[in-house]
Amino acid sequence: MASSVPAITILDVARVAGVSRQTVTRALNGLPDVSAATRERVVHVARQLNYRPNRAAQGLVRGRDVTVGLVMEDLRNPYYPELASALSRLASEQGWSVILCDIGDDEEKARARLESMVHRVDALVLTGCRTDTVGLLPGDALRGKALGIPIVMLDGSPADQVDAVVEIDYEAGVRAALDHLTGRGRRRIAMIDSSHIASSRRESYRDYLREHGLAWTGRSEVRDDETHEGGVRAAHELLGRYPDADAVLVYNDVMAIGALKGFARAGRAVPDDIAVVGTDGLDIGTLVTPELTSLSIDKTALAQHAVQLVDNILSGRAPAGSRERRRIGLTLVVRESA
Amino acid sequence: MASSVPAITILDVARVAGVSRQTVTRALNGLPDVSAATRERVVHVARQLNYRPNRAAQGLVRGRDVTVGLVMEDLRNPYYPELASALSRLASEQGWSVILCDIGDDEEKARARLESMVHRVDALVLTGCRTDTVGLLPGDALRGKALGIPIVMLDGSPADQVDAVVEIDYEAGVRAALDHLTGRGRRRIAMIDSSHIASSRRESYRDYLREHGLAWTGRSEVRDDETHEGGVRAAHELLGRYPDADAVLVYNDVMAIGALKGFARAGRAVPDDIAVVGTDGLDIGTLVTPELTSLSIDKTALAQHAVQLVDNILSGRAPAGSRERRRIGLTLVVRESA
DNA sequence: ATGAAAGCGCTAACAT
DNA sequence: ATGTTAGCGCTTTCAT
Repeated sequence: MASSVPAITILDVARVAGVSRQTVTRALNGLPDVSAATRERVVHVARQLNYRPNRAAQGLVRGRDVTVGLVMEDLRNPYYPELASALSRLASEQGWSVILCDIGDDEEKARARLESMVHRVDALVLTGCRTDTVGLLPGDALRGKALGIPIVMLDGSPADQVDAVVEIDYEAGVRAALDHLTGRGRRRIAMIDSSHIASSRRESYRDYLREHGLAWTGRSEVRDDETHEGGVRAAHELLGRYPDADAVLVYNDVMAIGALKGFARAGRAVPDDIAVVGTDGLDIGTLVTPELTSLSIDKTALAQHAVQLVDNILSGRAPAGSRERRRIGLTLVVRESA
Repeated sequence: MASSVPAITILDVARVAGVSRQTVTRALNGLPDVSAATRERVVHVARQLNYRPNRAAQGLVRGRDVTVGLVMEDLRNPYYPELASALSRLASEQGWSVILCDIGDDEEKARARLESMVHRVDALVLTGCRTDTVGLLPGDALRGKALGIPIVMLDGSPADQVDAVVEIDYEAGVRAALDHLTGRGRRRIAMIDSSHIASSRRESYRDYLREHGLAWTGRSEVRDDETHEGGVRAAHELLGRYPDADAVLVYNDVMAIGALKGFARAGRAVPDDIAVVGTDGLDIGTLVTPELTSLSIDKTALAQHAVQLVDNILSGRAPAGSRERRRIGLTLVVRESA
């Protein structure tokens, strides 16, 4: 934040200490060629004045550094920490740093947060954008206006107005999950989906059932919020609508864990009565009982793509307007719930 | 990261576009007083050259902004995202931004990450430092050397060599938890503790039992890693050592959820056979069945203190060397497990 | 051991 | 509508 009162600068310290500013630099940075006495006096004055070196000025001299902003809806949703952790680690290996932007669900606050973050970063990584996050960005951040900063979207679609996307290939993953279920004798497979997002997973699910001659009715699918509570509700609704379902594929792990709870409360045993497969492969899937079988997204791979895409754009390796796309697949992690 | 090849600057764009650098600024920043034709040409050249404005230079002109670094051991441990989310939101309200530093368990990497982060931030917030994180910081970051940057430690002790700490008052919390358990008729109360950290919680637990004439033996206490697996193991060990325990107070929620799993596997019903109280009050406590009763830390309050402490130091409001201390208490959140 | 001068890349103020 | 001059706060030569 720009401060109102002019801050103490190195010149103030120099003046008060009665030395030149280079001497202050030397004293404060532990460089040679300062007498012990002078150094001590300078340090004392600097502390006295509460001097704080201006990072921007230091950075200007030192040379460029890269900072990327990670934008997500709510870090408390357990998907994001896993991604943020991976991104933070990979970024640090490039010498980059990552600024967090937890936009939350209040649109005005989200706009304000994005606005203030945009001019502190060299690129943006967007993830989990159910609301139109791109639309919340200040106008001048977008490529359209003039320059804008590079924006990479994870789990995005090529249609998104950003500079690069990583798409997640649910199709093959859904098939693997359903193969697994049918391989274990499940035939009446339901799906719990998000009520907010038009997921391609549903299409893949329907296609698979049709191709394999498995039962599908409108009552095979239940939709609710992509939250734990949504999952609990969906499980109950499913039990009412499709009582003899013997398996269910769930939109994400958070909902799936909710479903686990819903089934437990209804006295249904998982996986004996009904098998549950989540999506995302979150660590928390191992905390619950039974442990959650899940279609796992490799967050490190996702973060790796994000870093590479940003790097390609910043370095100019990606031709301007190339809108590079990457795809990553899912891996079925079989634990206990299916 | 300092780049090796000199980057494109505004002067390069100006030269190629055949205008002054001021015109480039105007064209690129959407300022008035540029002809449409010139603007278009400048934007074109800038894109062609892959020009990226230098943030440090922009920041130098604009004035000071505050960035704090949040240092933690592993963002995938569910305690940290809750704190990081709160800190990120509160910081943004001050116009500050937060850089993540997920140090991990490799000491060398941790040092490198901290080293590269330190000169990008105005202050450090340390949390959950089981290893001596302060010791991993580059020498010149510490107050001792010369200036150093302000360091605030959360859940720290006044003995830590940092500029300010927020202490967590477990004493009263532990008593509240034990009051709750005894109020529900529990008499044989065990404790699952961390094997790595000397926690004051254990003392409070022992004191309470003694004061209330409740049974305590060496076998009432089990220690293990502060992880989910540690909790699972601890539960089993406890069952062997103290088979008729009817309640257990656990070091943190991650372990407590592990204990829930351990008890479930051993066929013990929670809370009927044994009540479980965790510590931290994490959101994930609501995901498991039964939902976890827990001594909750108010992460927003914690983050609020962090912001205030940093602010006090940066603004000079806190006298130099004042080593300000804050304390926050715990609240028992009663859910299903006890 | 210390100081003076130059310059990092940008924007704001003042010309023209 | 465009260019010129200054200056943000710091570090890095280069003097002395």
